[in-house]
Amino acid sequence: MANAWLMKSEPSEVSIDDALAAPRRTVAWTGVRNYQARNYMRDQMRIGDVVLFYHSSCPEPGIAGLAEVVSGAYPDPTQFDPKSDYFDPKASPSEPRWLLVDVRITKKVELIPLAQLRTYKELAAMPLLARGNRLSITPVTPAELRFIQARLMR
DNA sequence: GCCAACGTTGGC
DNA sequence: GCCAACGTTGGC
Repeated sequence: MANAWLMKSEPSEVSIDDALAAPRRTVAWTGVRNYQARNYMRDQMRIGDVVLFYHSSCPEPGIAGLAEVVSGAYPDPTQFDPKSDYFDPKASPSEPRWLLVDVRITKKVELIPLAQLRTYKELAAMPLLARGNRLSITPVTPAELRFIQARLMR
């Protein structure tokens, strides 16, 4: 049974249209610099898991599409690049600190705004909606995924 | 631009 | 190991 995840991306960095335009509609999910989010990718994500692609830190935050995990976790190359915003001087190729997975877009949808997500009691337990949540990767329960796919996506 | 909430850092 | 200070996230 595949798990499901909500993954935040700032559209000014990688929007769903950027991901759709990428080769094989696949992007490497660079830039995660939070241990809990890293551990989800390392320990719990599997190829085939469903991803809700979420736009954050933008004029219209919300779910922009569906995607799937298409690789296992592997070192995020940006941690080794001194010119990258995501450079981590404490990481080295022999001792990488940060991981990523490859994500392939399966479907772009009409944006489901954050404000709309907040209106459904079925989704009230989503970590995304919790006060003060900042985690960029959060689990989605099967019931939440079904609700979103059946009621909100077209 | 503001600011609440949170994670990380580093002095002790 | 504690915890205050600091930096970041992200909605508004």
